[in-house]
Amino acid sequence: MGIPKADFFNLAVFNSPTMNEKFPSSEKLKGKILIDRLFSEGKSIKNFPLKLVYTPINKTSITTNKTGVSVPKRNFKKAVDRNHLKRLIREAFRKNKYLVDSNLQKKYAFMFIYTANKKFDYHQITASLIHILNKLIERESSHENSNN
RNA sequence: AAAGUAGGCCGCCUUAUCGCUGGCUCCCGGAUUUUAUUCGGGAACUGGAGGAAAGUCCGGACACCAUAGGGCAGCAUAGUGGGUAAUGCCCACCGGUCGUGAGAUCAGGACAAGUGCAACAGAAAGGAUGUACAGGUAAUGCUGUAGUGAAACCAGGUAAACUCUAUGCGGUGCAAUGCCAUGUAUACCGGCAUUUAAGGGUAGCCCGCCCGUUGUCGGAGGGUAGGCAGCUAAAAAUUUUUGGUGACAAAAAUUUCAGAUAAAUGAUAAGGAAUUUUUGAAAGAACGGGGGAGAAAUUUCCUGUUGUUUUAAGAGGAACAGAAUCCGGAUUACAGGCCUGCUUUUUUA
Repeated sequence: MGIPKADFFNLAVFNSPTMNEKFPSSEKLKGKILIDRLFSEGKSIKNFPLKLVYTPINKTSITTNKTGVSVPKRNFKKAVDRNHLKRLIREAFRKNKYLVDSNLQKKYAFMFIYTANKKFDYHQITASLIHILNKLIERESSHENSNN
């Protein structure tokens, strides 16, 4: 029975201000202008089955990262499958977004795209997502330092 | 008991942790000098996908459009009666067809008018024209029989053939529509006056209808990207009673049950249950083989096969599928399970 242990661990997480696992609507990527800009000038990182498109937000009014998720309709015809995969990706990002929050100063717009055409489970998606985030941090932190 | 037939119901659960979203209460911070309002954040409590939410096939509610008028055309429906907000839906009855039966199924109005169609066979399929035999007449397909065919000179069949009859149908859809903020500057809208003509508009066509030029007064429009309302308390749900063969209706009591918008209702871990399957053990049953006892009936021991029950362990372990203005239906998809009525066959009494 690992329940009491997990209980203790999660309580600690909950009290720590750096390990925020919430994903409120202010951190969701919305609005046509920003999304169009993201796709026209964003850079991308691929790691099967995910692809991340990102771009820095150079606007002082936005104080959080903006994150969206997409599963193309041509790969998954049924709405149930698309919804489920989007939930899995969102969940994986929610659990691991501390990597971005604690390592990057600038605010970014992210879009995760599911590029495979068959389903993977939560653990595989998480692994892929963490890999992508580490790559992103590696790339962007050097950028930020040289610019400053 | 088996096979079948009709209908109804359910369509995973529990715990822990982390999240999303609506409501409500409270707390903290900012703005408006204060009350109060508003913005941001947090906490507690409490709602949060389906029987088909699906495809978008019918019928409505609701909203806007003035060509919402008429005629023609077009489309849909088609026994009789009833139910309903309404229907192409549902119910009852009648009739045809299929089935031993329970039941299933039906584009089930009209050949009256006009037009068309009818394979093969047959001399001939609607214009007429025959053959053989018999009868009859002044004479003749004038009469009968034979022969082909579903139908043969009298006519008939066919409308999932045009057609006719009856009934119904304006169009576009919540991206409707209204408001707010932003913001451009006469390209828009409305009223009044003036002008009376070229031209333009259209839901297939025609009739008809609408617009138009200039001035003036009034209003903020269009486009772009947002927000709020519309937006979920209703042809509502549950239970009971009454009426009705039934669809359904009425009454009473109780309840409030999703409202997201790059789109919430989830993720992880552990466990449980339905059901399937494999292996082992035990019990008793049927059938077979061998040995012993006995004159025999029979009995006992060992063993093989089959299926049943109990138990232990393992594997596997949920289908179809995600609200988007809202209802009523039908359609299609669906693992597994439960219940009820009836029919046929067999067995027992």
